[in-house]
Amino acid sequence: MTVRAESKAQSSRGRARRVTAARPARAKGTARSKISGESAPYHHGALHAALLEAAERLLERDGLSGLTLRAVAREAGVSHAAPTHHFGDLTGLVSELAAIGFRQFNAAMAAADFGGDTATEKALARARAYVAYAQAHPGMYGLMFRTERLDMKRPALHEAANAAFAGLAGAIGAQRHEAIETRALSLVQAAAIARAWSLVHGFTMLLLDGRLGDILDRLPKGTDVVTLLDAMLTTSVTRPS
Amino acid sequence: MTVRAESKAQSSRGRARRVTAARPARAKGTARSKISGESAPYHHGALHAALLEAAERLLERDGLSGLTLRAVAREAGVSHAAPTHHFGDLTGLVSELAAIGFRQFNAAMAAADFGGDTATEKALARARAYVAYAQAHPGMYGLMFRTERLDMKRPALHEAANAAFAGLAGAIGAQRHEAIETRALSLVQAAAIARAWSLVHGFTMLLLDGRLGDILDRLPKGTDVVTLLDAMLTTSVTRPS
DNA sequence: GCCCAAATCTTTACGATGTAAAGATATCAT
DNA sequence: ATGATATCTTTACATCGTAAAGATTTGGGC
Repeated sequence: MTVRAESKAQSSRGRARRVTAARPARAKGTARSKISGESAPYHHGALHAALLEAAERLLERDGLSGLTLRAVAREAGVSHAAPTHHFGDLTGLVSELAAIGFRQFNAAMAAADFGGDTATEKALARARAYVAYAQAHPGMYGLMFRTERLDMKRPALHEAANAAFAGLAGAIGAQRHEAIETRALSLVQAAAIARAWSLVHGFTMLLLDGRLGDILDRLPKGTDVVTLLDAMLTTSVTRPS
Repeated sequence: MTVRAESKAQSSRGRARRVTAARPARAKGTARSKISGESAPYHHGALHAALLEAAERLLERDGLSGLTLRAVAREAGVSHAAPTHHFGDLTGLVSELAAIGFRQFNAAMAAADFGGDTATEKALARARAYVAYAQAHPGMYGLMFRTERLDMKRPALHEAANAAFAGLAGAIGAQRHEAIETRALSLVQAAAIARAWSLVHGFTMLLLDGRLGDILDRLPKGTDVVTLLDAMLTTSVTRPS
């Protein structure tokens, strides 16, 4: 295992100009896979998955601007062009990563479905889980709704995002005590879905963008985000006049 | 006026290597200011404003990824490093542009305040104006809430964004028949602000990201976005059970 | 076991970008 | 008028995405 440096040295023949720059010998093994003892089948074996893990790590550590093809390759310890072969281009990698995000999100929401007794409590539990996922994976959540960087035609992403939408629609239907067929919607149903989604997505985006800080700072000291979320969702909505 | 090419030729002395590339003579005057007859004080005179106009044009035409320092310089017909002097770096230009967006937005919202008779109608009118601004200036709206690309410490941006928030809080206060002092908020007040903002911001973001298309397509053919918005805001909110 | 085709990974190369630094030019206070 | 300053251009460099070609490993057919 790790016959890496050798094959490296061997392959370096031919045009040996421009060596003045003296590269740092290609810092290797910076982030070897956790299972470093698994006989490392070479060709790295599972680069596809390793690149996606590296990408998620980078996204959450350095933000969206730190998520570059070359940085991902560095983090995974491969050449800068390796990701291209697995994802085509940056949009491909980013879309695949967003699909993973939607699957994580769907799993979190499914787990939250055992969250309350009454319909209202269930809805609250789902909303809390929604915001909690975004707070735990802000980079991922931001990516999932940054359409200009995604290729929604990718099957993995398309399916995962659709599953998320179906989960939302189903939850709204359950709360309204009616099955929602996703083919056709009444205006009232559509309004209910749009309201729930807009509320929790808008809250989340404002929170992640730091825009809710202005509000939280003006509340009785130390008021939690969840408290504000609960109050937003439970307080009587329309004109108290 | 337009002594440009001359001074250009004069200045080109000294190191005349690398001429093999044969640049296209620096396509000038591609986008001369509308007031081309105003004696063109040269030094371009009002580059700061011209760059911002070029930036807005580029943003709405080519999207956020097309908004680069060099593209803005090209669009304004100046050298690629000219914007640096006026805005420091890309974040500076983008932040200044977002400030303009907030001012446009604030103006649109102020105009909408004469929109209805009852408090509910006024709220609806404001929400419609909110979404309408975002639809008319999707690039700008996206920029205004893309915090990772903004420098919120810039006074122009900070003030314009704060004014927008103050407008929102004031509108909520008016609707609740109470003055909201922006210093301290009760949980109920904060919840009301967060609810209104989250609803309309979330709706707008989902709309701009194309996520609402799935819903609109399943509604009776040709249902308008405004119809969905109105239904979302007016239909009784909590559990119809 | 061996050999060739395909898949995987690396090198090299190119254009575009952000940004810094230095040079050139216009404006302005004095 | 002149010198300081603001404005704009040139030049340079590191980084990025991506394409193309080379090198290496894998896997199937014999």
